[in-house]
Amino acid sequence: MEKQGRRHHISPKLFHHSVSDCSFNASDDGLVDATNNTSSSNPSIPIPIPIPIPIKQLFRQTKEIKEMDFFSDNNIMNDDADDDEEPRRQPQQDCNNNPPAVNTGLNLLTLNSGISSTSASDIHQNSNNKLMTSLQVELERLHEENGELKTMLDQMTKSYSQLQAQLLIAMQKQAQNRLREPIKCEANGMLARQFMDPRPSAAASIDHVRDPSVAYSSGKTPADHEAFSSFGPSNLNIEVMSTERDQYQRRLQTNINCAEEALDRSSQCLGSPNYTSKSSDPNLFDDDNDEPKRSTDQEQVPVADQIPFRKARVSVRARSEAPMISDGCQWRKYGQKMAKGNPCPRAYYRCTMASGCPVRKQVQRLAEDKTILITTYEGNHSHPLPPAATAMANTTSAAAAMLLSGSTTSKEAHQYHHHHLANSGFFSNSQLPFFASSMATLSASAPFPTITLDLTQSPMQQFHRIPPPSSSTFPLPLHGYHQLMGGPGHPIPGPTYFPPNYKATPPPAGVSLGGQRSTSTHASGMIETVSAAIASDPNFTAALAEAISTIMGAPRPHQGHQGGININDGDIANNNAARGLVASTNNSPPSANIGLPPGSLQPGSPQLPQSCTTFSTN
DNA sequence: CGGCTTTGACCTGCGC
DNA sequence: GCGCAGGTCAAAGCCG
Repeated sequence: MEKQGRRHHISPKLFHHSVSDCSFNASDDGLVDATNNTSSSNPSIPIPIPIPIPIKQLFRQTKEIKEMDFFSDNNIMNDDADDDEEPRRQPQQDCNNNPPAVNTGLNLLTLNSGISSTSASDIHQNSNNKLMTSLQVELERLHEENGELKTMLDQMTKSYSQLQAQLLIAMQKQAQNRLREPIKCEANGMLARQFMDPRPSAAASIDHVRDPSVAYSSGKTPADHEAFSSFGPSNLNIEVMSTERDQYQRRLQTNINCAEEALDRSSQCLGSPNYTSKSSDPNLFDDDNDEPKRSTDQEQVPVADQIPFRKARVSVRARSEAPMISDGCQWRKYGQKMAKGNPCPRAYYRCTMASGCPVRKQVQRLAEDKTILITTYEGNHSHPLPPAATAMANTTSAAAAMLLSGSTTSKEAHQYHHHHLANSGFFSNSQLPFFASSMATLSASAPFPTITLDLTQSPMQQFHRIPPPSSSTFPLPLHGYHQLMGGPGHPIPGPTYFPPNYKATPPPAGVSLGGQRSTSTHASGMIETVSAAIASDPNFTAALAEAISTIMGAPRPHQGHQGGININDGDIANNNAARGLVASTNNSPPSANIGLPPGSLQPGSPQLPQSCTTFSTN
């Protein structure tokens, strides 16, 4: 199905060209038949989609098609198996034999008509045969070339996977080393998490699942800071007992894909019941963990389940007169509340595209500017999404991934993040030079880590944008969001921008991220780097980018500046969010489709994993 | 009649 | 312990 769909997606243009060209050049029946033959054979031809077709090649295709129709009969006879290759290769024939090809074409036309009239000369046939032979040779050559390219792609994919695995292992080891210290320091044997977990429930002591969001919101005491800092980046997403870390690491090493799955799954887990403020909603956790993580269950729980359940939110600010931005999903309003300090009510929506879908969103207008609609997404779709919805989902997913990775400064999170996003297709178009993003801010004061994507301001406005003083925010580069919102036709062609004067509002007292991180005595390596950067430099993004660069072991996309704040197009219409679009980043791994589940949906490519379709919540 | 919206009640967490 | 605020539930009403 997909293949055919893809094939139709690609070939119809060619076919269309060929038809029009043929019909235009000659109304000959033979030509039309040849074209039809070509088209009919196309649907059965599998096309290797991942390999982008160069524009030149496309040109050659269209150019060739005229003559491809010419030889369509022969082509069909000679090569039925490679329909997708046909159009590309035939053009080359033309290119190679172009000057004579014109005559050849005429001759062929004559020949075609002559065939019916049985007046074709042997000379023409011989020349045609020669041409066909050369064409076949050329086709074979192109086949081989294509095969080599595929092989290269596969190798790159494998290499990337291997590197990723190695990186994860290395980071895991590093994390393990760091974990020992903090745990040892806790004489009572309690996890650092317990210190920061305000919940009175004893489950907190049992919980092996970190609750960073709680730390974010409630880590106000020095102990909490310390505890939170002990959850340094190296701790990754895994806050497990020391006895379980090895096991986790083993599992991690065993199957690197589990890492991604973990992120995916964790993203689907809106939060453990003992972690979220609300557990009364059965639907919310139906597909996730219905039970709080306990030590007894821990060992049996898959790696994915051990990932901390962190409730992340992605807030999108957009100007819209409509009561709700169209993000491609179906929503059902289940509540409305008057929020304090805002005359506009806050509406609560639940995704109704599938029963049990945990995704919810809140819609509220900004009190200061009622034309601005604030849509806050929460949760992860448990069902396939239409392309339009996937666009927004990918955006929020990317934002959340960035949020989580940034807020936790987790190496794995970064790793997962990059890999995840790459696989999601959100960042998959590595060939695109654009590195678009929107202004994104992270809120540390919110009950849940929230990333805000502000699409209401023009690039220049955002350039000098000042974060809302009421919230603890810092600039966060969000790749691709801009393109999602603006569409492929509105990418930011130039380098990304970083507001020189941009200054993130320091976190409020008691929620000082920098203080938390800097006080960590266990942080080292990247953690220290990031922590120090955070503490000393409000430009967290710069530090984050640096850390990511270090982690990834590869030069991070320059983004045109250090710290890379990308400015989105202020002309982006709110509803454009629903236009599925591909964002790009230089960060995209060579194999953007690594581990891409079949059900995934990518703008312009296969569907993303469901877990990728919306923002992640660990 | 089914689906959706409205709206008051209820639950929970948090601050004082 | 109490009050507040956020979030959710569920009954009632509306609409196509």
